[in-house]
Amino acid sequence: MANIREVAKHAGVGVGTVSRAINGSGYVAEETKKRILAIADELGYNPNELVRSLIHNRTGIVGIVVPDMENPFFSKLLKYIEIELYKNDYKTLICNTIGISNREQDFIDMLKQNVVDGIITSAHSLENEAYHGLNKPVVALERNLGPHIPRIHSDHKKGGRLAAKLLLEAGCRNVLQFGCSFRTDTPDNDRHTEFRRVMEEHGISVKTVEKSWSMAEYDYYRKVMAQYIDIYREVDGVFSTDIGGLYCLDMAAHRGIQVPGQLKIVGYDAIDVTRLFTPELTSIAQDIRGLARACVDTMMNLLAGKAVKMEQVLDVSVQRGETV
Amino acid sequence: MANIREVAKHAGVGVGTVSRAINGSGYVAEETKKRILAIADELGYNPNELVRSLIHNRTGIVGIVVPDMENPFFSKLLKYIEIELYKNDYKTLICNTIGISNREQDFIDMLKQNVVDGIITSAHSLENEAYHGLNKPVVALERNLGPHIPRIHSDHKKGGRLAAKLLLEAGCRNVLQFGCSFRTDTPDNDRHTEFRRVMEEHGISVKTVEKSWSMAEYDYYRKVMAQYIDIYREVDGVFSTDIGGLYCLDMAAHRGIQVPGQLKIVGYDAIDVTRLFTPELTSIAQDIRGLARACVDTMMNLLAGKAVKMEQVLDVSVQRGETV
DNA sequence: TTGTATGCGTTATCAG
DNA sequence: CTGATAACGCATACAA
Repeated sequence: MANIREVAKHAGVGVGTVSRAINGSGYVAEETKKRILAIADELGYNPNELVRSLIHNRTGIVGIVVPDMENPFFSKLLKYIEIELYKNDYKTLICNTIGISNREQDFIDMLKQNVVDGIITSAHSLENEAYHGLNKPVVALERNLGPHIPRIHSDHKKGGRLAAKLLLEAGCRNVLQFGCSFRTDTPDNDRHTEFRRVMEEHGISVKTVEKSWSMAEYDYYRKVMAQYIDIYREVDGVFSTDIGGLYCLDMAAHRGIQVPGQLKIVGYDAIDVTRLFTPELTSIAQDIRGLARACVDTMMNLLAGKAVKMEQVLDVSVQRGETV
Repeated sequence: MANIREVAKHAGVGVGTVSRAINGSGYVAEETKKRILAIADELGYNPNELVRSLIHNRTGIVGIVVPDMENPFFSKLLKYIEIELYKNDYKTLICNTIGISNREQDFIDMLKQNVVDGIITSAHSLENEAYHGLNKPVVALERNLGPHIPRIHSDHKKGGRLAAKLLLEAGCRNVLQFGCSFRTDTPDNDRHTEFRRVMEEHGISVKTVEKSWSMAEYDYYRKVMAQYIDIYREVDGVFSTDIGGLYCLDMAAHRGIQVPGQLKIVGYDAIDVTRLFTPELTSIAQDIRGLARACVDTMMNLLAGKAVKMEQVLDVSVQRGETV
């Protein structure tokens, strides 16, 4: 690997001239420039980006922390964040926190050690304190990291309200809702409190169950879903993540329960595959591209030292399906 | 941000001593070590990893290139590659090539410029020549980059054979297969040639259609699928990617075509969600975790300068479903 | 056991 | 327009 000094030697000039020729910065005679570029090409010279990063104190890498990128919601989010970062000339370093305890702390350390210029995080494995004092760009996605860190999330309160409205108008009297990790105080839990509030306001009883949904542990969750439906026999409406909703749909199909006739289902996230089911799953859609864009825009502003909004709330909408 | 010099000054020692104390390398009195560590902590000192990377010529980052990480197959692959890399103390930089022409070249450049230590690539956007001469670790996943670059892929020939066998034994006489991008010479296309070979060996006619399947462009693909089934009315068996198979299942449901009674479907990849459909999709499963492990193991060996197998073929298997 | 000097590959500054 | 040289922050060999 040839370095700048060798190019300079071969071209019979100083390293400074080579640097300017390569970067197109500062003065350099057209003649010499051409010669330098030719020699650099001939020698297969490639500037060491590591050094540039060191000098400019910027690697051009942003770290993204997600709980599980296999989850369709996060894989889509990741995709669009990567695209947006690329548009801004930044690269994307990823981190899956699920199952491994201090991955998130590792990423924070990388921020301190100048490996990444900033972090966008949507994981919940660490206490907020880990982010304190850290005077570097951090964006919280669907998470609250304290007053000094900008947060971006969907309007889950509206999401819960929309779901409640759908089931109310469909005439449900006994509903069951599945939620994930109520312990952590995250924006997306708002949908469940709001859902319950609206339902109870109309005199409808709501059973709430905490359950995480993964597609992979198929047999386990299938059994779990069947059990809940056995326990709450009178249930005529379900509100859950899409995956939970799909498990529910599956269970109904196997038991001959009519959907939406006897049982109505509203999912959350409106992941693409929900539209391939028959009946199509009715679901509350988040604006994933909008979230990605907001995260990256905010990160860019932080990196540029500009002021940013401390909270951005994105709209949600109903994906009309056939399960309500 | 305090640097090593400041720590040295505050501790009243030389920078070398601080370095040894922090890294636990070389001699340093227990007494001074304790003092240095305390002061480093107090000053919030963090070694600049960029400099270490520069000195050791190793960033500890591996780049992964995939066509579309929103595709469940790739999102799962990405997840397990990230986990395996983490176990080996490496970080994961990602790159989505779909829709953007020179993303892949960008990554190759990053390899030349010492941003990443190696690349695992499963994209098909560039000619093999781009990887020639490049004397750095590259692993080709489901792709052939020439004789000097190790390649890892599933046994797609067996995959095609298994699919053919399923449809043959189910009594299909007119089958349709959907494939992706036959232009590029990639291992996964073997399944279609082998499928056709086996079917024709048994006197069954095979229609082959080239179509890329994405979940997102729902309405478009739904229409396309309906058109093909209209054109090939006599079709009683379909072999496709899972997504294509699910579109087909959806179409059948809407037209009242019995599956597997009138139409049999075999998918490919056995993505998790296929099990949530009723009927469950019969599909050929790849060993995604095995692929991830093989890629990372091979990458680690390349990075360590060890010899590696130039070709690794992983087994595939039938995921029994209800569509055949 | 410790401190100093040199090098890693660039960019930026400043005389020339 | 060009070339030396100081930084960037750390690790390491070597001298003390």
